[in-house]
Amino acid sequence: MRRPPERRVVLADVARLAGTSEATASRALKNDPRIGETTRAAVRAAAAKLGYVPNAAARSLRAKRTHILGLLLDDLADPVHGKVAAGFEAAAASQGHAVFIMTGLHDPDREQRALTAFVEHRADGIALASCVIDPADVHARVPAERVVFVQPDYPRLADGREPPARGVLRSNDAGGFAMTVRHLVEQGYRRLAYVGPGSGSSDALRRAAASDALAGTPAARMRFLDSGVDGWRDPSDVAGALAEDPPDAVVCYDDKLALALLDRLRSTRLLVPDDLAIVGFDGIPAARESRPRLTTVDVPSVELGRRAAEMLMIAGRDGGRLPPSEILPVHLIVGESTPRRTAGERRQAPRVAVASRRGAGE
Amino acid sequence: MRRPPERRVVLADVARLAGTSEATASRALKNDPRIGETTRAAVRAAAAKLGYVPNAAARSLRAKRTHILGLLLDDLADPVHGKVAAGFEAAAASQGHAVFIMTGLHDPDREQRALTAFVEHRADGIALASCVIDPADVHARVPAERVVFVQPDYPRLADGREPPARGVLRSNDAGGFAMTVRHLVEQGYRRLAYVGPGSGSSDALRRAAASDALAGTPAARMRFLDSGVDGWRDPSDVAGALAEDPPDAVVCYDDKLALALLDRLRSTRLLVPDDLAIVGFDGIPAARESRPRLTTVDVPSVELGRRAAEMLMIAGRDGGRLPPSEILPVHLIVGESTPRRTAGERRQAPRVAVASRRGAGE
DNA sequence: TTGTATGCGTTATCAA
DNA sequence: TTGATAACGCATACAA
Repeated sequence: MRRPPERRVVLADVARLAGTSEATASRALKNDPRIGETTRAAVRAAAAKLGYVPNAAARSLRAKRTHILGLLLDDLADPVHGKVAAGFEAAAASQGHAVFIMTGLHDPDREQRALTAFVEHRADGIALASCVIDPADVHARVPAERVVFVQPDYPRLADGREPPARGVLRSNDAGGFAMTVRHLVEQGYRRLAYVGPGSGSSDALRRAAASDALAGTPAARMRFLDSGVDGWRDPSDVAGALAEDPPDAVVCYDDKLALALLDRLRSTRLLVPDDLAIVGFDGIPAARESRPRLTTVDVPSVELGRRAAEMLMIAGRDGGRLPPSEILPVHLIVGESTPRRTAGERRQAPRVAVASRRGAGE
Repeated sequence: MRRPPERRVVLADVARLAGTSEATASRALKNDPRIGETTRAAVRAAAAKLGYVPNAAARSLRAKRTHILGLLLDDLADPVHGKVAAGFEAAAASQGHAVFIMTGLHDPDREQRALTAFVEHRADGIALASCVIDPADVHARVPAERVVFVQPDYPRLADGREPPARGVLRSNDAGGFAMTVRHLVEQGYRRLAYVGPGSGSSDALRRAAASDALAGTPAARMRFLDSGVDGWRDPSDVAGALAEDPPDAVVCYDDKLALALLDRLRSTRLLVPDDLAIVGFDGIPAARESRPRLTTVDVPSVELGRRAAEMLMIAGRDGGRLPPSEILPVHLIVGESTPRRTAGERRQAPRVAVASRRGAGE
């Protein structure tokens, strides 16, 4: 087994072995067209023989470009964020860029530290996905041309400003929620409920979108339930509230919550979808395997990541500028959890014996 | 909104404003004990006022330490790998290390390129999780003291060598599979089947472990079915094969496959768990929400990632050495998919009408 | 087509 | 306790 070289071999070593100057060796290795064919071959041979690996730090220091992209996201263990990361990494790697990934975990201080790390390493571009940090705080530390926000709920709805023309990448979450609500209405559901964490700008956006979509249907009503931020871990309370006064259909903040709720509802007298239709959001794989299959909205997470990296790399080229902000389309996936429903179809008597609100089915 | 400084602020600027030399400024900023209190305060004030952010490339170049850790894994979109990444990142960040993440996607060339990137950036340590690259190839390019393999199937079983005393981090997958098989036997199952991709060293290890665990139970039998590498996307063929000649229980390569199979089996006359028990592996969240809840093995993925980063950071301290290799324990999680079974309990007549082998339930 | 010389921003060595 | 100076490894302006 060949060992890695003890003392790191540097360009000077390559140049010496090839019998050229450092400058020539440097040029030869990056295929500068004005280097002779024989010289180039000699340099390449020397580099290969010595196992030369250029030092990125030195290169960056001199060239003022690092070919490093930073990605700050909320949680790598979350499948949706993981897909964003996967798309980002794939796009970056395909163009020879390295990727720093840090997680914010919903903690503004952590996000600030991540930003510091990116700036220290002089990342050519930075993407922030689902971050809680204020965009203004980011722009105070990083030139706007080097940052992309991957954030459907950008900016906070509260301040009413339009998002900037560049540097924002969104999926059409509002449109997606409107689609699910319209779908429910078309399928015959009228008494709807929205269940979400109850806080966070993303929840606010989804809640508003769902609500707005009902504006044209006077007969329809929507009420709102809070699951809490960690509600998807144990939505017993929500399941209980639903069981006490069941709507016709539930619109969930995301698939994670919808699937947990679906599971929890098995402990109540409510049968999905017969008594209660349910829709999720995100299109995670588990939604395709649940029973009943979940009606949901497919969000192009990989694509969001990929596009973010591409935007940053375009802006990173010299003279390059950040492309215009984009909104990527989402797609309704109709599953089995929202069947067509005609008035009065609802079961009058539960098929399943009443179960305790907690614990059954454990 | 404060703008980021136009010309990057460098140490010399800070020193000038603070009225000291660069050397003093440098020392003051890193809390060198021999710098006077007043000087230090002046330097810190100047740095803060100018918004100084040290240049990591310059620092690394000089200090010969980057505080960068590289993580090469198979696929960020996969929840198991995502958890490894999350643990790795959290541990690294907690000690001020930045993390490069690259994905190999089962492609040896890609893995080589990732390795190159890590070496170019002079990562202080490199973790390889579930990679297909030959460890010898890695050690030829990177000193062994800087690499950790996170790989339960290290080394390839075929060559029979013991894994090295340092630099390998494993979960006890073999033990986990033995646990599931023993559990099945204890629950009364005798005719078992293993379903796995049919290739890859990880599959070989799990298959062998499952098989070995049956050695002490002469009455029990195990047969082996191949789902193909992408079998979890559509395990129709496996489901069909199982329906034709059903075993009592199926041991799946992982949860992803088990859940997909569980879903597919709904289109057959086989009822889980009445006709067929099923166990998975990994302990992904969806396994806790499936119907029936999946019996599986919880693998400490986050912990694996965390520990890998810690090992590398320990080895990275000067004079530091890589801690001994470790095997992290796994835990059996008994769900509803493997109920106790007494001989002859099996249903004689299918409750559900025969469905076509494909397509039903779409 | 190639070589020489300089500087990127920081830290470490030595001297004061 | 502080300052001057020399690297670190590479890329480029300029000269040849």
